[in-house]
Amino acid sequence: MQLSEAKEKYIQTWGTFATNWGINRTMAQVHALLLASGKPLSTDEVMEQLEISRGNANMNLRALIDWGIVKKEFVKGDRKEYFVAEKDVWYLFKQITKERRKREIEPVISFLEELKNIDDKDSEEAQEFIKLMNDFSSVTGKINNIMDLAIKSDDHWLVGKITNLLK
Amino acid sequence: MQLSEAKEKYIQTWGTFATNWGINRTMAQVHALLLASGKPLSTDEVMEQLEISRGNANMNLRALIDWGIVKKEFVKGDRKEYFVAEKDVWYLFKQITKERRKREIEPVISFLEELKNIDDKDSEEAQEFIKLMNDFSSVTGKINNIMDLAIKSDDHWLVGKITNLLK
DNA sequence: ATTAATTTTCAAAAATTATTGAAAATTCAA
DNA sequence: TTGAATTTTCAATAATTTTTGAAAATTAAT
Repeated sequence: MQLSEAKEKYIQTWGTFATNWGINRTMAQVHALLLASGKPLSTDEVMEQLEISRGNANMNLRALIDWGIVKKEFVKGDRKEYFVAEKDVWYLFKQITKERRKREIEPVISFLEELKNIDDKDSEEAQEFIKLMNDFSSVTGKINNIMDLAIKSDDHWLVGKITNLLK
Repeated sequence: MQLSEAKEKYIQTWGTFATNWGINRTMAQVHALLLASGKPLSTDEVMEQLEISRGNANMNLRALIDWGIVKKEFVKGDRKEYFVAEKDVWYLFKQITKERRKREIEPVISFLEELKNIDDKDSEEAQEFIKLMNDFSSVTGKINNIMDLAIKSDDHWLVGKITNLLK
């Protein structure tokens, strides 16, 4: 396989993969393109290489910056903005986990807490429902802890430890 | 808040939450309904309570069974099929993790491996790309291990171990 | 200040994904 | 078997999400 072909496939497949996880296909492709290029790209280069419109390129580049996994970079003598992707894959995983937790998981946890405030807490049916909410809170809280550990751990500390547990 | 209101909100919110993660909204709602009901429901009851069509109810119930988190149950003297959701929330998490790993993560790992077969492996550019793929493989593999541990661990073994690591 | 380059916005259009509903297939009791 | 009850399928339709592209806003050089 040619390198160019491999890069192309990587970008396409990564985009498809992302949609399984509720992430916009183009956003993932822009990110993959920046990673595979290994150098800063301008909006025009992103547009050209992925064959997408200016608006689309702009929106997704902003979104990636908002997620904290892409940064602006200035090229001297050029007025255009250039973009680079964070290359540390473990950092990428941590950053995405952190953002998704903050944006999507934490609101659900607090919402589930609210749902426990039911009028007649004593009926058997209410008790069962409250138990269900508690079970969710408990498991979600534990998952949250694991994610927190992964995020806060420097380098690959946690993964190393866990890998050791397997032996 | 009334119990019925709490249940209603739970079902709606869970559906919205699911769409963030690439899971069909109705599928999540059907599941939440079964959990909140605490008793087996027939297709007709699901249709009625969620105000969805027969086809939709049927497809999503099948999908839930396919994911291993809902089971058929027979009610004596009734020819209809009834459905119950697994109530152990930790088991639910394990089962969903297991399925997603099998369906979505493992294919990506093997795809990344393939991409390393580039013609001129020695060029600097190719080296960089191969390194990127290796980094992905490494991190994805480690995530996979963590998930594997979570799945295989009985009860909350993993969580206990990890909590201990913190001390 | 003027203006050309660049970025951002957002309503309309396109693409994708989910849902319906009725026909076909299946199941099971008599 | 027959046929009524139930489940499944899937083409058509609806809902949702993404993308476009051109106008508006911003930026920076002259």
